[in-house]
Amino acid sequence: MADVDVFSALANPVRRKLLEALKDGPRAAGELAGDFALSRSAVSEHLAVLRSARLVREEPRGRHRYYHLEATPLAEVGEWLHPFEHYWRARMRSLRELLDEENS
Amino acid sequence: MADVDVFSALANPVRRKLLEALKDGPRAAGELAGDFALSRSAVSEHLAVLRSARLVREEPRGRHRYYHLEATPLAEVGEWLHPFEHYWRARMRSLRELLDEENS
DNA sequence: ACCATGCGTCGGAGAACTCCGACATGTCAA
DNA sequence: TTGACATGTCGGAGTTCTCCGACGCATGGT
Repeated sequence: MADVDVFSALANPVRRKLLEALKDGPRAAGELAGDFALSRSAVSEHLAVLRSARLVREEPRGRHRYYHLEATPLAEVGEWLHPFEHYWRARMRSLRELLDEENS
Repeated sequence: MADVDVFSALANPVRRKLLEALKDGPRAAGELAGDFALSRSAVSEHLAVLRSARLVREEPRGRHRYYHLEATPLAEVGEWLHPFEHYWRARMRSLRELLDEENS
């Protein structure tokens, strides 16, 4: 599969959930598939996308295949996001001030 | 247009560039379109996606339409990302340590 | 050696995305 | 009022996404 960029990989909610599920440690592919109302092959394809975005690593072990989270590429998203953080924080601050006024 | 979630809105590089271009202040639609090797209508459709994700606001002014950045929905991305930050920072730390060893 | 299990991949269907040129609408300027 | 300009929207073409069932290939157990 051609390389997938991180942003596209995160665009799908199933893939985001997969990454969340891997935060607590590696899990086998079939076990992960059990969490979704999807066919096993669909989940396998989502894992392939995450693999090609280097967001997970696979470790074959016996007849299972354990997937590990590889969070490093997420740093790119964090870096893209960072210059915007100031804007939404300012927004929230003024919203909070507005609410404080009303409640006083 | 049906509501678009923030992650999907960010999946497209043109839309990310549009948001970046709006950081320094509002710009007119046609002016924004000039930055891309794309037809005007394509850019207009990307702006519509950003609108339906509430990432931009339009202000009609004369025969121009100024687009403003509305960064608030990006906070959702930041919040999703935050629990992962620890992982990639740990990764980078150990990478740095490895390089320090080699250079000493 | 055999068979069940775990999993990736393939072929195909349907939906969604991306782009374009053409058209419609509203605004300013003469 | 007329014409030029700024912009959104529509119809359609080509591409990509998402999903499924079927199949193939290892591995591990009997």
